[in-house]
Amino acid sequence: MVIGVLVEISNKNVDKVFDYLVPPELEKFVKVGMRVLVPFGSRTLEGFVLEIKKESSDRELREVLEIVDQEIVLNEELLLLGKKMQKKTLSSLISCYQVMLPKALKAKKGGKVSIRYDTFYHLSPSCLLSSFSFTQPQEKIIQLLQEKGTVLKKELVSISSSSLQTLIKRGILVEEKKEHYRLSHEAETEEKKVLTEEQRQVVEKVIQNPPKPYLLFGVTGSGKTEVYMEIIDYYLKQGKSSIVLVPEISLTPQMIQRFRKRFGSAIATIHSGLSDGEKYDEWRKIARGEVSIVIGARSAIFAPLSNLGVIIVDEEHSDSYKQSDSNPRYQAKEIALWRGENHHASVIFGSATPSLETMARVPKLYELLELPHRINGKELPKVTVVDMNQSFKETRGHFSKVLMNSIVEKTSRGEQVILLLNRRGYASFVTCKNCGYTFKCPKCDITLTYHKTSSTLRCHYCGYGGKVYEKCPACGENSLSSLGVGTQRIEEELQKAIPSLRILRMDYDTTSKKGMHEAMIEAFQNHEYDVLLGTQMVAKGLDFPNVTLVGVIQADTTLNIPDFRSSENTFSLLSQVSGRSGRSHKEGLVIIQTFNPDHYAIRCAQNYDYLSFYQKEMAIRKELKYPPYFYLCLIQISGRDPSYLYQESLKIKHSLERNLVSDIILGPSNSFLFKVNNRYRYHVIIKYKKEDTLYPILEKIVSFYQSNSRVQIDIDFQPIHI
DNA sequence: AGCACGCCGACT
DNA sequence: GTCGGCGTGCTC
Repeated sequence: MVIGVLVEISNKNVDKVFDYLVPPELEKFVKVGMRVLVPFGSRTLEGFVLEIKKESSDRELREVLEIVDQEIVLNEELLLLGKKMQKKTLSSLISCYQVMLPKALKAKKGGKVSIRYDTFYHLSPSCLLSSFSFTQPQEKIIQLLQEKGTVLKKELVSISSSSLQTLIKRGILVEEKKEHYRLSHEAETEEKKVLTEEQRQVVEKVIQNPPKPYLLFGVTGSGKTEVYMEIIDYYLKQGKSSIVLVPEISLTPQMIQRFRKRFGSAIATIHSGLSDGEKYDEWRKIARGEVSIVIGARSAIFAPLSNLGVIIVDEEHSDSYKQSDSNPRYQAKEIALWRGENHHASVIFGSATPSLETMARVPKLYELLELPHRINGKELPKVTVVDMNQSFKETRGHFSKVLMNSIVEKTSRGEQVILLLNRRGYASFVTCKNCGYTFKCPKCDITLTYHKTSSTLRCHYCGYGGKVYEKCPACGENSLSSLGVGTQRIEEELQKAIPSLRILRMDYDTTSKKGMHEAMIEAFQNHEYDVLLGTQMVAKGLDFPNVTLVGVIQADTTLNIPDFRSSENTFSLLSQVSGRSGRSHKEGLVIIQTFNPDHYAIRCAQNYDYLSFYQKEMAIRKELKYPPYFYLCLIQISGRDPSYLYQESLKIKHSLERNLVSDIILGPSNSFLFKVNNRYRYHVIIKYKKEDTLYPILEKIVSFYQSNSRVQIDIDFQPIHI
């Protein structure tokens, strides 16, 4: 028997099927989609079996050394999905398969994650107890087993293992091992809320229509989750399974708990908070068909469920659905549509602020479902925009009078406050007031951020760190000062103004320890704090009924990021965070501080006017030839020699221009992160409408450079940031 | 990717 | 004379 194997190495040169001979004694175990251990050159590697052939080949084949799996890792659907991904992303096929799997199941020599077992004992049914005599401890064991039938090893702590062993040896006791999942949950009580008329109509539509993609456009607090659960429940009763994608950040215990209460043990979860072993166990539950609902972040779209009824992508505007840091740079929403077709399942994209790309596909490709009202019957909280140009003249700090007064007022009534401070591009940095010099990382060329606690400057990318200088290295003046505001500074300022205030700071620094995030959410929920101050992570998905004020310290920071989506992201963030206020019976208030009070992203967010924002932004996108009017393709050219890279980037640009006459080619430009880890990056950007002419030339470029070790080419279709 | 093979510079 | 630099090419 001959099999075709794709080995674990992610490199275009070896990203193809290699043939191996299967020794006769292994033939009956090997199946397509399993991992095998094979000799490869002078090394031994793992790989996936992609084909089984009767016999083949003129050449002499080497033999498979070992079959790694007992069960199939990549089922037929995933195998096909991987091939489609590789075509669409121009990544290596092996990387497409690896990204689908938990670490424990990736093809990788030595990456062992064990299965946990429970050991338990019962009496051998065929033995006559009366024909033996026993010691006292042995009697005790037998008595226990006669009462209980089977007993877990863990429960026998007080019993000596030697007497157990004797009984086993004599054939009186039988030891058995059973797999034990690291995460297991008792089925919880059914908790079902009565749907509003609006919600009910949405549910009806989805379950009565033939399967198709939808956009569920529902304001914050309109009860989208309840609608999801009702639809999932419907399919569950039909014997069909569901996938729910959520952004990593909103995969809070709060959210998972809600699903557990409704669906109990029918759920598996996949997110970064799990250990490798836990992920492995969750995956196995799914593959074995022991669960029907999978909730997870991006990669959960590959959950090997069969018979899908519905795929839900909650907060579809979130950029976390795009894998942008490494190959394959795939969009989980696109995969959701593919899988939806494979299974004849509906796909629901849900959001209060749909991405322009998604909205633009309504009604042609997606049917629109709407939830325009909050379930608590309340209006959305009133949003006040504070002009910080004015405020700054009155009070020099980062808090306007309006915001400060409201914090006092709300907290003195025993209500809680969420304060949002955008972090991106806004971390503290040290600058010279004389010459404008700022400290940058010598390896990454990005501004170093100032850490007050250790009095150091650090690079957020590579971790480079150094002491703060007294004098400016450029002009020698003693005029260095730290600018920009981090959450820590805001916390100090607020604490100083209101000493009695109990402030909980939640940002990257304070939540990096495992479990901290959850602990903080719980502490805030229990009203151990008055104010929750944090970065974007406080803006999404959290549900605190006692929060009646949301304050945005400086709404401009996201607005000023040099990215064509900055308005959209600002509008979306402001809308999301506003939705955190006034979620129960108490009236909510939102205060947005900004230096650009008349910007349409802020005005529209203030009025909860998605449609106006959409129209305004679409006009701009059309004018500037951005998505959704044009597709984008980002070619990143990276390596160690900047002048050589620039030269090659120009060549690429010219070759694209020659081949793609109707498309727009931009660049080459320095990447936003031009220098990272002593590697330089250039960008060439293609704005295109049709992909059929694009792929052949891109494939040509990729294969031309795969043998050139001085240049690395990475391609990102529909990039999130450019 | 990694490892072997291969052909030119400074060292016990 | 040899050790070792990393350029090129192959891996069923």
